[in-house]
Amino acid sequence: MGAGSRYDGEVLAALRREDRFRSCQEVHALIADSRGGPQRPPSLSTVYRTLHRLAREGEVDTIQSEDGERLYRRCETPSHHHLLCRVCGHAQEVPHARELRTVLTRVERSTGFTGLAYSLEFAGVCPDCA
Amino acid sequence: MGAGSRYDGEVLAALRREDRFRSCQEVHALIADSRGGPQRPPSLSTVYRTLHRLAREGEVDTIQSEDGERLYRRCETPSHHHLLCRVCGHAQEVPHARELRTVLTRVERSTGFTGLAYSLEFAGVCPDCA
DNA sequence: GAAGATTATGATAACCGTTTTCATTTTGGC
DNA sequence: GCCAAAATGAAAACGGTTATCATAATCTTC
Repeated sequence: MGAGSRYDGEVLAALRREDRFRSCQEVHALIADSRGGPQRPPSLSTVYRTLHRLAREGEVDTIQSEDGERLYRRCETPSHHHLLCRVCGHAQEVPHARELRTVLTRVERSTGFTGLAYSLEFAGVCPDCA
Repeated sequence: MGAGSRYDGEVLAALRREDRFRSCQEVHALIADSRGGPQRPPSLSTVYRTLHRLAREGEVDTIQSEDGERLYRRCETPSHHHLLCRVCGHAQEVPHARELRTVLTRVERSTGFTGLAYSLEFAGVCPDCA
């Protein structure tokens, strides 16, 4: 095959390990940690390249953190509604998705914009951290 | 007073000149352009500092562009719903704001999260550019 | 209005996440 | 095994942002 990386599996596994957005460097560190023995982890460059490609292929979602880092998360659903905890970083899907979608579709129709995409990000403190 | 800049007015005027998000460097260039004579524009550092402070004070909204730039816009309403044209960069408020707010508030209540803030960004091609 | 303290400014360097470069290694086809 | 094509690693380059620090402007108090 043409466009694969030896490390796709490990990168996706690292992202799946916990339900939150991770920076590329976090992913790199996670992979390094999960290798006990003498195995060498992929280089940082490779992790950057792999995440970049996975994002382009739609396998992972990306958002920009407030300080300009790009964060990645395994893409579970085509919708892009996330609820982030500012303290622990936990990310979950936003409930009421259908209701939201209804309103958002209505917005799309009434604006005349085409090729519309939206991203909705919530940030707060989750019950566990409060 | 303690926390003012000589250039607040010019920075805000530059942001008001068109209804779109602008990078700090764009703002800097706009100010420089709007000065015909021998007047020296503020330095880039000062524009960075001024925008940073205005954002902290809630005078301007900020978003992160896809390639990691921080973009600023005059804050017209406390809500953060924007509709961006990918071609011309025009930004407008999203209609159906009240409906949206209702759903979003419902989301807040049912998640148990506290200190919730959200940002909703639409991107598409506006009728003029289509 | 002058003297001294405080704050803002400008030029430049430092920072840091990301991307590019390129030599080397690995992979795939024959 | 041999050759072409693709992936990898290490380090340099990049670009937006922030920190540093000397200088200039502003404010306070007399």
